[in-house]
Amino acid sequence: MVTIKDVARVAEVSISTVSRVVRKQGKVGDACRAKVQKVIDELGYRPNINAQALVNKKSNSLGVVIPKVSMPFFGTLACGAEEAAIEKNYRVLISNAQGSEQAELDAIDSLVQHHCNAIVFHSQHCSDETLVTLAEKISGLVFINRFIAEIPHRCIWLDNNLGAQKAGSFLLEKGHTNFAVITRKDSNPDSLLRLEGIHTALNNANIQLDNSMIEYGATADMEGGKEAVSALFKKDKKFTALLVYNDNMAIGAVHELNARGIRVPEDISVIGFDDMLISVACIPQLTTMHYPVREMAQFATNLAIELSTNPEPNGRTHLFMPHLIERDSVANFCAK
Amino acid sequence: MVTIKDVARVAEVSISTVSRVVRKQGKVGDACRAKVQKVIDELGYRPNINAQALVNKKSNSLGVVIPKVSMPFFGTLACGAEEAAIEKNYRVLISNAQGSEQAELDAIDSLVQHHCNAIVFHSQHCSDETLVTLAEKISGLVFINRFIAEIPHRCIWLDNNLGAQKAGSFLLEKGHTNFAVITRKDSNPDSLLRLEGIHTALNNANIQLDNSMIEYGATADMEGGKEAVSALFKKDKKFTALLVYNDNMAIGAVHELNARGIRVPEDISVIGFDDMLISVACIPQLTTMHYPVREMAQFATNLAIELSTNPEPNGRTHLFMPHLIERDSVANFCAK
DNA sequence: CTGTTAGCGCGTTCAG
DNA sequence: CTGAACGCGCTAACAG
Repeated sequence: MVTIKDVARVAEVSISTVSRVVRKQGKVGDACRAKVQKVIDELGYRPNINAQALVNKKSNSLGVVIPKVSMPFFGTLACGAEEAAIEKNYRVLISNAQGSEQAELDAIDSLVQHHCNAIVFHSQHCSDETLVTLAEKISGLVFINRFIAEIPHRCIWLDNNLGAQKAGSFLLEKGHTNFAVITRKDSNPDSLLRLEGIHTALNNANIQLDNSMIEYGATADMEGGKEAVSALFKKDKKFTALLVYNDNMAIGAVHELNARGIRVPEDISVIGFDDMLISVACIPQLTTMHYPVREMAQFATNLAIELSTNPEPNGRTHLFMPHLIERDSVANFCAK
Repeated sequence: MVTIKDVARVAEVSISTVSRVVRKQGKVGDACRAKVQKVIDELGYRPNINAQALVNKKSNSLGVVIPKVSMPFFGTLACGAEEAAIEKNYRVLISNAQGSEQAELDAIDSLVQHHCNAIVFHSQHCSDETLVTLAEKISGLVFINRFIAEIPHRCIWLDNNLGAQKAGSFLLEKGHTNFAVITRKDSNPDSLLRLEGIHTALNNANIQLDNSMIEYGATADMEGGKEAVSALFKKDKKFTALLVYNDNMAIGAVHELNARGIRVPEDISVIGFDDMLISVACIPQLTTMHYPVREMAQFATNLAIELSTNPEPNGRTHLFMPHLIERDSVANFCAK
């Protein structure tokens, strides 16, 4: 590995001069600069980032802590972060942390040890208090898909309530009046908010959503969706429109409906949430609420970097809006 | 940030002693060790990784260069790498590099600059020669989903040919005799190998695959699949079994078939390749060849780390086998 | 405009 | 068994 010393020696200048031309700052004579640049190119010199980080006390690297990159939602999140990071000449360090608060904390810890000045964190297991404490210690730490009232300017989140309202309204517009809802059993903030949104939309239309019309899947995946549909039918519930917590569950629901000889959307309309890639694989393709993760991750990245260098706590929060993607799983209600 | 100096001062020992207890090597008196450890815990001291990297000339970080983390295949790859890396106490640096050789080279370059000693590289645009040159310069560089004859021990790849053969044989066993094939237009090594495998399987059964039964999609995604099916029908081709380059295209094909009122698998059986998550979202769920990316990425990671510390060029290559996942898109052939 | 010096945090001799 | 001193590659004062 060729170092700054090597180029200084070959170019017959001091290392500070080399440093100046590398960082393109400070005054260097044109002839001298050209000479040094030439040697740099010839030798293929690249500054050692670790050494730079050491002296600068910052590493120009962004940490991303997510449950699992292999899940498309988080993969997209990571991708958005990477895109924004590259723009700012930052590198991306990915840390999967799943299952426990400790795992998440360890991931953050290791990132801090790397002197990541900016971190985008998607927490699933930390309490608000823990996160607030963390935020105090790490100025470039930002939370995505989460809202914490104490530190709103550190949060990039989605209006889940509004999204669910929009979904409900859409179904209403399509003439539906008999609704069922599928959500996840382990009520996380998102699912609660989405449920609220649905209630709001239906209440506005003077429609009651009986609790018996809400069914829960043990897991927020296809299995959970299937399971919940089965439960609904076991209770012999009738409905023409089904609002589902997310696309995975929605697709599971469509599968189960299909297996029971029920056509989507002719017999029952289904609407999902997230707009993951998978939702176009289903037949019919899923009508769903688009979750702009990529854009949110980009925003979060820029914010984290900004905050890491200039921790001015403006009180503003960063709220994104989901919007409807109309595909083929919702039809107009028509009485038989 | 608390440094080694701080703990040395507080513990009233020298920094070398602290260093010894941190790295758990060298002789330190029990009492002294306990005292130092106590201070470390109290102060929450963590060694500065950048400083360590600087002096050790290695950073214990693994670079992963892939086209795009948001694509499930690569997300899974990254995830496998992360899992293996964490085991070895390595951090993972992700670099998306898509579209051109230059982008890929830049990504590698930046990783080298970070003194990543181990790199897992999924190249799409570099020639074998370029990669061989790179491999010479970087001892911990390993190629995934690629075979290069000159450096077989650096390659972790899949037997695409065999996979396609298995797919063909399976369809044959199911009684099919009329085949069509959909592949990607930009013939990459994978697609060529898979095509070969199909030919082999069919030839073994004394079945000719006319070139007119092979159709190409411009892109290796759902669109490409739809497009290819349309082309096949435009040529008025008859077949009962369809072998598709990958799952995305296969799902596109199923969609197009459906749109034309053709049932899968009753009228036409479809088989994919890769076994991505998406393949279970489709109705019917896709029968496909499983591509063990995650395991391969884990293996690649271990290999890269091993090679980076001990570059002994054993001539062995690292070949993985795909296997059949039987789901619902293939049925027995039955004459009407 | 350019070179010299000091030091970032840590690991590694080498004396003691 | 422990500590002092040096240097990793680089940047940031400070001189000249």
